[in-house]
Amino acid sequence: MDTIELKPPGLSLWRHISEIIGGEIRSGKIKPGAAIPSEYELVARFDVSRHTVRRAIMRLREQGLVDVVQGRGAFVRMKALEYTITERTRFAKHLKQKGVELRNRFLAAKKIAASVEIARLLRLDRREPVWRITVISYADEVPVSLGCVFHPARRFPNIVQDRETNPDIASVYAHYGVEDYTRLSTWIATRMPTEAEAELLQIDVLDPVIVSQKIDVDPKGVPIEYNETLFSGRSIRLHFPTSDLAMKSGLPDRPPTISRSVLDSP
Amino acid sequence: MDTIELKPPGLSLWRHISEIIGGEIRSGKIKPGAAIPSEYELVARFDVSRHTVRRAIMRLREQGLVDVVQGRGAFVRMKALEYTITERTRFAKHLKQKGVELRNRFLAAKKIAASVEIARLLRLDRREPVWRITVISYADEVPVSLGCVFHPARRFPNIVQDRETNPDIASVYAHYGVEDYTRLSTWIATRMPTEAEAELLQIDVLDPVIVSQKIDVDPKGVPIEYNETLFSGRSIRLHFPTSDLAMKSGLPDRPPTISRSVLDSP
DNA sequence: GAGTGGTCTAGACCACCTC
DNA sequence: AGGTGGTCTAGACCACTCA
Repeated sequence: MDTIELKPPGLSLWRHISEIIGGEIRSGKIKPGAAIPSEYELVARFDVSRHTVRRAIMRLREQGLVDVVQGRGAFVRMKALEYTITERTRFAKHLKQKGVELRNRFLAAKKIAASVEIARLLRLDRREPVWRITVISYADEVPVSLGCVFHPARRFPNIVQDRETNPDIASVYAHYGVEDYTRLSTWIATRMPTEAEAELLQIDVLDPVIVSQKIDVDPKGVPIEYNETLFSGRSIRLHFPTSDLAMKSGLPDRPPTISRSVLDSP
Repeated sequence: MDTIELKPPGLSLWRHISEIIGGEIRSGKIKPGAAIPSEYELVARFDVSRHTVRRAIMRLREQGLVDVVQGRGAFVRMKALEYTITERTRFAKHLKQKGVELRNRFLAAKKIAASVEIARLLRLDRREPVWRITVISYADEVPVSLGCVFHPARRFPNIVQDRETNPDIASVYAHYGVEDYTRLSTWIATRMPTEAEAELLQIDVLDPVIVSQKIDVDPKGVPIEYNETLFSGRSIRLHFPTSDLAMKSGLPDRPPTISRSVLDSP
């Protein structure tokens, strides 16, 4: 009712409203966890139709500023507890120190015939058997990743049970005579989750996820695992230290904060 | 008018419509680059209001299936030419072989006083001068990254002009007596772009971007550069090879394709 | 039951692109 | 000029949450 007259020309109403509320969130006028005004209140305040208000709120969702819950309201998103993921074992140890428990759950495990793609990555023949395990992992009951692991099934016939009972992968491999293993390569991309993925990760379909694809090989360079994992983008950071140097020189105590825009002034 | 009766109960109309059109896109019935039916045609076909059709199209946008252009229509997104980025120099060389030209453009360069954050990362004192350069880079006129680079200004007084005239960073550093430099650490995250960023990268505001933050150090471990770069998420893949091993063992000829969902059956 | 967001309609006018 | 998407209104009913 008040601010609307100051609307810059050329800016649509819903954008303007979204920027006003967004501003109130960023300035801390509406605090994390608190509800923004209800749709009807905003209709009254700005004297616009409900559709316009809803469009504005949709933008706030797109920007990751609010979470909307039917029947309750729209709430300012809590600052994500940000997990920085380095190497698996180190990650678990690091979290344990902070009192965070990491837990894996196998959603599915199936022996399938290698597709052209999987055969190429694991250097198998087409249609050779591979284990396909779908895993979701939680840190303190919060889902952090959802992935899918492939192992050559002839070489690792019981790896599903082995991994399920023994979280230490190195020792599982040792049991098969693989004394050591290393990362051959990692690819990182990003995309939007499907609705099923978003539900499992307990995120909004409008939240981006990180896709990590990696291949581990034995000391002879033979692939033993291909892994495609999704990380909840807003709460996870992947970290690639250049190890020996990081030891010598010392990493920053905390990872850099992510700026809201790389174009911002300071 | 036809398919609507088969709508699964509990699924909203717009979701249903979006899935039908999405299916036609994925099945190839509507080809990349082609327009989907206009809003009015869809209104007639499904016998719903235009608002409902628009909501369905919005979802297709969110999923990255279509690009919408005012006054023209909604078009099935072309398969993104995917760039895999490894190391800068290697990246440029690799692209050049493929006949792709990589070009950098400086959007801004300014000497500023280090913020607490930048001082921490570059191990400077607060308010020491640093150069802040905003860079956009193009591969064949297509924007691929947008970033912001910080250098200690006392140590590298003319680095802006140096870098602008000489694309080979190693030789620029050599000019300042830095014979070699290495990556101390890299952090990877993802978020949604701001509208300004989306415009510069020529992407939709609904397309996620990869945020890469890295610190380079000289042989003594002293930071010489902090870099925060955004990559257009849908067309860029970052690659972290475990170098020596990759040489010995041989990487796959192509990076793994990214599955549409990690939950998909095969 | 009161209050919240989710879906859907029917219509209007505007901005932009193409011919 | 005619077709496309973009914005906005005024209303209706439904689904969910919480006291």
